[in-house]
Amino acid sequence: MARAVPETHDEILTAAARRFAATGYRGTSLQDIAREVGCSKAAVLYHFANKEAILTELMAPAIAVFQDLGDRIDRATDPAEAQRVAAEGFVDLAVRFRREIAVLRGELPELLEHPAFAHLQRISERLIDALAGHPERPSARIAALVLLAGISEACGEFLDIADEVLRPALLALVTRGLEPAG
Amino acid sequence: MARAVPETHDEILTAAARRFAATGYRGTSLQDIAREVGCSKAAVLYHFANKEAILTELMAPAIAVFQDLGDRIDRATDPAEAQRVAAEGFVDLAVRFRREIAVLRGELPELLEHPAFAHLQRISERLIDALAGHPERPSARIAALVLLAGISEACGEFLDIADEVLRPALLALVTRGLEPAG
DNA sequence: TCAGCTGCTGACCGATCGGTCAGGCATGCT
DNA sequence: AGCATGCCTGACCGATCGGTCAGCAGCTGA
Repeated sequence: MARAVPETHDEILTAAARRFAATGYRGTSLQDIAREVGCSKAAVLYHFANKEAILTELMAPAIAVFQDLGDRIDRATDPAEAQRVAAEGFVDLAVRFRREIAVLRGELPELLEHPAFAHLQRISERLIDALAGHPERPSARIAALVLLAGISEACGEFLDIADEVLRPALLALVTRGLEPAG
Repeated sequence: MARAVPETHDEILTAAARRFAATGYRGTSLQDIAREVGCSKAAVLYHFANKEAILTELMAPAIAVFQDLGDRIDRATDPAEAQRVAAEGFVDLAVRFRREIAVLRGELPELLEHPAFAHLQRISERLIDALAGHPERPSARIAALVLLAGISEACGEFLDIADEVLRPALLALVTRGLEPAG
């Protein structure tokens, strides 16, 4: 079953993305991925050190953009600008990487506890603070958390909606939903 | 290890609730629950037919209220009233049963596919339509889905917030976020 | 021609999963 | 005393998990 040009690595990656999005990270076995690719489970583990390595490679571009968003929030000069940067940046991220975010569907909290993703925890806390505008006001934090979680959780349902429709709709929702910072 | 008044059944239920909320349904083994109760795994399966039976008994009250909400939405006379009933009813449900909803954290979609919960799928679709107000307008559906998913996902984080604070904050967020029906 | 590397396979490993089963130990009724 | 019943245990089951390993084709450069 050897291939002329071995592109198995990428095939595993895309197959894993499909399976993870459909049944979650934990709900997908290496056997599932191998079956979808049409190779053996051992072949999957030949191309990737372990199951987690597939996930990290899959999420790498989204994570890079997420870290960049965290930096841009830190660079904001006042709370109102930080809120605007956070809202627009997160909506952009969600629209652009909605397939990747769908992968984490509901497993994000426990994956964030994993050492490999621990630094993302701090970034998402800064993101929530910036979105809330008034981090100490409970209602503002509640709105920020609900919108963040809602977009993360729901954007996997919007795979067939065009970016030009999804992006303004999400942005309008977020700006309506958040309490103005200041 | 026999008890004078056997209350093991309820102890299993509350232990399971804690574990499910902490690590999810699939992420919790019968062994975990037994360990927390201080009995054997076989004892857990003496009181409950199987793992799923624990979940269904745990969720029964919340499911009953959810079904009632579906009926009340159906009985609404116009879209605007249906939207109001859906919004207030769902926020009430989320606040009241936030511990139970936290159990389903992220596993709700796949649990809904299970035959035992299949009828809830239809109810949640009616709920989304009612919240959207204009079910055919993409931006309205997006807002409804994000708010629904967000509240479901995030309310587990609000266990230490008083009902009197959480309820108005969520209701305000939903009314701001939804597009008016009509 | 042949050594060596790449890509891959099937068999196997220990751990853990949900679930079953025979039996034991109290307790209460007859 | 004898027996049934309720509650629970430890041993065990087959399935599945992530991961390892020896070895086998096929290509490549010396």
